[in-house]
Amino acid sequence: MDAALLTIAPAAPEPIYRQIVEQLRRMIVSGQLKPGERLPSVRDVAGQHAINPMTVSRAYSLLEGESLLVRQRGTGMTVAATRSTHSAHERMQLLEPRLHDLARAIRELELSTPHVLDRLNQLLEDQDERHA
Amino acid sequence: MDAALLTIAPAAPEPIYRQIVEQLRRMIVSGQLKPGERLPSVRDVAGQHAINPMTVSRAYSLLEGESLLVRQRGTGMTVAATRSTHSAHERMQLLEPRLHDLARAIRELELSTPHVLDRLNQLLEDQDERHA
Amino acid sequence: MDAALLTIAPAAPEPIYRQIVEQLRRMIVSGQLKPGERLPSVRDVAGQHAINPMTVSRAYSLLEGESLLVRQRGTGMTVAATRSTHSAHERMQLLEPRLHDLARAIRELELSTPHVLDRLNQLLEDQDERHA
Amino acid sequence: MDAALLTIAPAAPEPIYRQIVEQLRRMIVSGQLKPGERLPSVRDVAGQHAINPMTVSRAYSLLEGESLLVRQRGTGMTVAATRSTHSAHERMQLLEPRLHDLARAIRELELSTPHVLDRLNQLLEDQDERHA
DNA sequence: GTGGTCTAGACCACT
DNA sequence: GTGGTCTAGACCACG
Repeated sequence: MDAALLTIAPAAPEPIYRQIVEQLRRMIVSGQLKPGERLPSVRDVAGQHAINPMTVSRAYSLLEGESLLVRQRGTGMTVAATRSTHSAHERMQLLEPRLHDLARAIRELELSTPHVLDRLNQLLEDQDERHA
Repeated sequence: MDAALLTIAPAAPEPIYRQIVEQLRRMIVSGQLKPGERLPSVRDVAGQHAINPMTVSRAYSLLEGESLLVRQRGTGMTVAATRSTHSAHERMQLLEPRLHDLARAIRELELSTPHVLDRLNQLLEDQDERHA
Repeated sequence: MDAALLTIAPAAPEPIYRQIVEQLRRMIVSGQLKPGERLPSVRDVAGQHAINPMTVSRAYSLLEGESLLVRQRGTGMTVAATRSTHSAHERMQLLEPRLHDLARAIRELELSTPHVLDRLNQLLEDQDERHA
Repeated sequence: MDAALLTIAPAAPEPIYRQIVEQLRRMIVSGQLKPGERLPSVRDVAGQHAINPMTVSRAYSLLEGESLLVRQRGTGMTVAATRSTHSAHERMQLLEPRLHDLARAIRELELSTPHVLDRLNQLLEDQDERHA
């Protein structure tokens, strides 16, 4: 069920190709997409989400440039074997800038620490239930 | 010491005018900037951060459009009196989209909940110390 | 005279965007394009060579991804300050794969070493005269 | 020992079928593969290098189209008798485009002529030793 | 079947 | 003015 692999928000401020890049990057470095695993074809993804194939292709190419995907000539893209799965520490690094910005926003809004932590915890539990 | 009022990162992905808008908005709705308080002039802000005055002006105009700032003839922009300070619940709403995106990213990265909450807590403490 | 900055061969097997990427990369790492120097605009390059602006933009974006160019918001692309100029040794590395392939081709063609070296030397002198 | 006849790099930018075409062409025009000599079967080559038989077949067909190979009914492909061995001058022509591109790249990288010629000379000596 | 390249043109975002 | 994004569609290259 590749149908649920990606979530695209066409109206979001973040460009579509980057939504794809970032979701795939996170799933690759966490090992949810395993080395050697084949990605859905450009045309499939484009068709499922009613977007232009070139937009998908652009995302794949960028990930190829990061050496997270490799092009298997004539047969599509697969997850790269080398250095694709990262340690928890490395994955945490990917989150650092967001956490810094968030901490700053929280203090500018004068919100209490437990209030925000509770809410975030709750959202994470919601996610876990949805995928359980 | 207006010098420290805003933090601008010209190379950040978020456009400069929006960095200004969002920082000011948060400080206004939380009451850190009080109704009637005068903002630094466009020229001052532009000079301090070496950015284009039009960029600052645009940010001020947007906040004026939200009725968070008012243009005082001859004396520059001041924080609006009406409805500028919000309840904790309203302020929390401003954070919701970020928290949703963050929760999603955390799960795609397969990071543990306590790990992330601890780190966020730590960043908030760092902020508090810096401003103490 | 930016007119002569790039040489595009639309009929070459190598895609246009990559011709641009590789020429610029070599000129940046060699210091012929200096840190901070502004590149001709996407529209200029596209107009001069009668190609689509998106093709040029794609090349610029790839170099931005390599951190060889930086986007100056609203004002165009400039050569990155950090690590743009490389040592002779590093530049030589960029040539190694080509030299290996070439050596292999020369031996498969059973050409004599001096014959080829002389010819290459001559072509380099021709280049030097053209730019003198 | 046909095993060493071809060197295939599946991940190289040059397509596999063209790697085969060019290596064989060079060995034919130089006389390393002699008129009448039988080539390994499509199936053999494909098996040895773990590539698609159609890819090998395509390469053989292209060389047949250049009249460098002939299809011998029932016995596979053999090197063509006519006009297969070329003069040194003709073989040099096959190298000209690469040498031009190389000269250009060398100058864009601002490398010194002797530096590059020495390195190329060294690579050629390495090749000679390997085949001695 | 796969992905890649390029175009023409629209529209947006930023300064 | 600058670059960015996306589309629709054509055509190519590869296996």
